[in-house]
Amino acid sequence: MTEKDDFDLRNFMPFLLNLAAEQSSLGFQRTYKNRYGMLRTEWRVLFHLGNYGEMTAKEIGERAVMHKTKISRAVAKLSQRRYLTRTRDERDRRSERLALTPAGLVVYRELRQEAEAYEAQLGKQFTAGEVVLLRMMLRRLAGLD
Amino acid sequence: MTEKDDFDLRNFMPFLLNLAAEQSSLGFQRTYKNRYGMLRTEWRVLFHLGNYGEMTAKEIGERAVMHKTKISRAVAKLSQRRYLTRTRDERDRRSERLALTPAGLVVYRELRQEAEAYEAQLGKQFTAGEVVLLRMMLRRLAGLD
DNA sequence: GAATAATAGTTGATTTTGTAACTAACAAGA
DNA sequence: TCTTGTTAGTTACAAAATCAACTATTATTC
Repeated sequence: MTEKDDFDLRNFMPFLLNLAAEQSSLGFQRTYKNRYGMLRTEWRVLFHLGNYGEMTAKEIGERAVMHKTKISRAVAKLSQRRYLTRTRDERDRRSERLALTPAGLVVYRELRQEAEAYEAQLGKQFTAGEVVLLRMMLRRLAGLD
Repeated sequence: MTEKDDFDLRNFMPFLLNLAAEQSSLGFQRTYKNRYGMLRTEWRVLFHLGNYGEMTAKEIGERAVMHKTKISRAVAKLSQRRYLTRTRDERDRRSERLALTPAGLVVYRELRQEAEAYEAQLGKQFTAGEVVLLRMMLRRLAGLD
């Protein structure tokens, strides 16, 4: 140790959070990446449309806390793969209503099932109360509530 | 809702973790990025050397859970800025022992102080017991213990 | 002690992200 | 209506992360 030390990097919250986030993403990533060649941004978009129904890119951005350029590119890819359709909103022709195709819906259902299983598996390491508390703290740290 | 739904993306652990990690990194990033023009990879390397003393790139990689190419580039930058020195290890000439220069140490101390303050600020949102539990859970999720 | 494998670290090519500038459409006020 | 401002989304360029191939050195095995 160079310094007398009560401070350990491995307890530094941003570091720990990043590491935990990375690790926990890794397991699930195998599913959408290896199985469907998708990026994280893409499955998030897919997921939003599957989970909450038709919406615009902007709405997705707000809900998923993603920058609009990420969304724009993810939408382009998903549309290319015929997982979603884009239809100009006639009431505001700047924006488009995005909706999953039947093919997109199939993939969504599959991924969602995987996600639920993965979530359950992660949760098994802790008590139900701990998980609730963890979620609450993460939501606060994420600035969600 | 397209599906009947007990599952909400905003409660999905990998999503929440990523968001919380991003947000919590952002605040601290201002310090090392704006003040010293450093990248996250760079400050992590600097931090390890300041916190745990002289070591090799490989050891940093293991402790910080960072890929060797990231470290290689971070070390190059830090060395360029004269924040650290590299001396070939004569017992194994493949590796180098990395150590902070006095200038590097100054920056480390400054950043470390900022880090502690930032950590304290984050912690204020929760009780001491909650923070302890959160750390424990994150360490587990990160695969650290 | 060659030959082969493994390791520390670097480099280059590719992919992905981030930033800023842009287009097209709408909104509001004079 | 004309100007000015705002918003949805895209695109181009720069920064960064990822992946694979490479050099130099050490370890292993026959």
